[in-house]
Amino acid sequence: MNIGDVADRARLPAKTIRYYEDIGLVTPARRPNGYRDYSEQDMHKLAFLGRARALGFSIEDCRLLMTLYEDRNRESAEVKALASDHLARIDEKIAELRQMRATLADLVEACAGDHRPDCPILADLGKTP
Amino acid sequence: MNIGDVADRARLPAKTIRYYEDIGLVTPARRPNGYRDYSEQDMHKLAFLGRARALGFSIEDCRLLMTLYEDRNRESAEVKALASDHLARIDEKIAELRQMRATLADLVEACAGDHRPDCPILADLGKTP
DNA sequence: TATAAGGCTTCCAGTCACTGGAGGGTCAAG
DNA sequence: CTTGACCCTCCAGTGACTGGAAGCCTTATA
Repeated sequence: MNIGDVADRARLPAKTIRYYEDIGLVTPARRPNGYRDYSEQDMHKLAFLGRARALGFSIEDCRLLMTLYEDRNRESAEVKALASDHLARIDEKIAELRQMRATLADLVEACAGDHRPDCPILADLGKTP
Repeated sequence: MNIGDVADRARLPAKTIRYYEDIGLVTPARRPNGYRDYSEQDMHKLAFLGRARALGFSIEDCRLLMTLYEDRNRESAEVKALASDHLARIDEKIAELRQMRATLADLVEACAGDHRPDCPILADLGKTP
């Protein structure tokens, strides 16, 4: 398969797939003309990566997850630990964003949003602590 | 004031404050010895920046917000629009993270996390679509 | 068979908002 | 006069791509 085909099937940009090769995640064979030639297994790896990335795992986490995926002697505890850590980080991120959102929503609410210059948003940002 | 003093008061790393100068956000005076010399107004700007960044505004948004802050003829509508857009982006981000979180939490829940290799997390990531 | 469109290649640079570190000058206290 | 805490500049790296230039290769059509 050419890169365009796997890009369509894995729903990843070709640029990204080349990048994954650069960093050693998926290394396809090459045709005599220099074109990348992806096997079904390569395709499968890319799909795996796409899904792990969509769950927010970092590239390094993905690399580790792929290793575990291919290791028949893995312990599910290791995978679960990785995923739980990631889950905790997502929760932190959500909490942080919700805090931002709450503050910002209050400010937006309080702002008239008309032609006058008075603005509680700027007033808050500029207040001396 | 030296950079260390404003760093403490604005709760921003000195490195970050120098970076803000690089990109033209806050340009302090210089002493004869080359040290930066921050005025109260510089300090105020840095505090403004710190708060805007803490609300998740991008640097370019911050630049615009500072301009508006200093413009006595601004219209609060412009500020409100900027903040509302940002609020919408935060909401999108939260929704995205909650979706991730939900999926991941289900997988973590389903995983025994013991010495055995069977793992629903990896099974899900590796499933053919 | 010529050509044009589209796909493929590499390589370089840019994104965002810092952050780390090397290498060196300055200042206040003891 | 030395020590240690500041301060300076400049360069490079982070994460995960993304855009673009310059140039092959393939395929379809005239």
